[in-house]
Amino acid sequence: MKSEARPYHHGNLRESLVEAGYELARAQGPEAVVLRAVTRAAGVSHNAAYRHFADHQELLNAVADRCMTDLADLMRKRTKEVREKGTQARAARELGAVGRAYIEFAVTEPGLFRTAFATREHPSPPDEPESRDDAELSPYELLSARLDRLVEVGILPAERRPGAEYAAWASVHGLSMLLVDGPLKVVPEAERERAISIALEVVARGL
Amino acid sequence: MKSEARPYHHGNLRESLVEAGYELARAQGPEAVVLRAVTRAAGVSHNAAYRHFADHQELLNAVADRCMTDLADLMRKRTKEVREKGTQARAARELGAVGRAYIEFAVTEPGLFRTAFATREHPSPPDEPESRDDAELSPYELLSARLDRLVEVGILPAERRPGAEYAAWASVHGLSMLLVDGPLKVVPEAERERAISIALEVVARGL
DNA sequence: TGTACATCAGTGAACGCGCGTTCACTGATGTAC
DNA sequence: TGTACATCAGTGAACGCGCGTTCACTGATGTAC
Repeated sequence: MKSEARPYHHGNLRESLVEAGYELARAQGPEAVVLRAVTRAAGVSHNAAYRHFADHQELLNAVADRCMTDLADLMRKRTKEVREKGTQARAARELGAVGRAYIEFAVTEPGLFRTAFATREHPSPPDEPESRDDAELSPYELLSARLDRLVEVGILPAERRPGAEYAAWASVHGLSMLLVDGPLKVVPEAERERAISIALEVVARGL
Repeated sequence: MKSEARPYHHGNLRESLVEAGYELARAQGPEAVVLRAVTRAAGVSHNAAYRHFADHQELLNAVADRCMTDLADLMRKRTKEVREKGTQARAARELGAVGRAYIEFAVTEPGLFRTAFATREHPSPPDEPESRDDAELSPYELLSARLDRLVEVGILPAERRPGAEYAAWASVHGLSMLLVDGPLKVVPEAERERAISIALEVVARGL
């Protein structure tokens, strides 16, 4: 084992800080990922953070990245859980699973969700998907992959494929926002479920 | 005229404060609607605000209300601009106009848009639409009205009407968020336009 | 193996800042007689 | 019309707070000879 329990000099502070920030984000959203609070939670003096991050923004970005990865992980997990033999039906279900996972994440982990999409000071351009390992794909790329699959199995006409992710993504993201932060936050659970089902259904039909 | 130019005792400070907050929101988003900044902009000492608002949150809510009204106004305006004789085609166009206006507002006035949806401390429950004047309808209610119209003219089967606003709203709101704050902010203009067209088209077809 | 020294990780005190809010006040306006 | 007084709107100084960041430091670790 490389890093034992607290190898002194604290070990891997960087990771501990991200972890601490992540927990703050989970509990209270991105605004709570405050440099001093993070270092406090990690049991370290506040300037120690500057040994690992240029400034507060860089720390926040690292936490946001982790949240985004979490979201992608849930999407992958839910996709793999799909049980369905028929090729076409399976592809359709997988797209639904991806969308549902997105919303599930937003609803069950609103703090992480909001942090994942917290405004970045210097947003990195959306990376061009060069044949990468599935485990590295972003939420957006996972969605794209499901849509590609829909074309492969012949459910989605190829000429309707371009731009389809915009429609799907917008719908799912919008629903999440309305549920987490917006007006749908205060409506009863049953109604929320209905909203989710209907919105997903409409998008599926629309594609 | 009731209130002349600066009736001394400053006149209607409340309105001036909301106006000042509105301008700050327009330029820099809801975070900029800070009590001291608002009073400063209104040319008044900061505690003067407490004569008109219980606290900062109440002031922010007032500004947010105004932003929301602005959005509704644009939606109404764009709806009225629709030129189309055919009853059905017109109803369809009007729904599109409502959606496009929403996105237009988000893109051209991101600060106001974000402020309109800024988290409220005590969100008022979505009001039940009792026969109210059109000029008072909220964005959500305007959307609902367009969908009702779709049923009236026979484009949308009545059994698909319930919950349809969730699908439409989510799509349009999500697209706005992605364009304003999210990953679509950094993609080229042409691509953004494509995303808008496709998403609206898919929702229309899905309904 | 032992010593000298550079490097690296974390400390503690201090900075200046803008915030929301409270306090005791002042000056203008409106009302009663 | 004139005076006394209550009410209302805005002032100015002060509060305590937590923030991000900088500074000069200390103590542990790694490397050369």
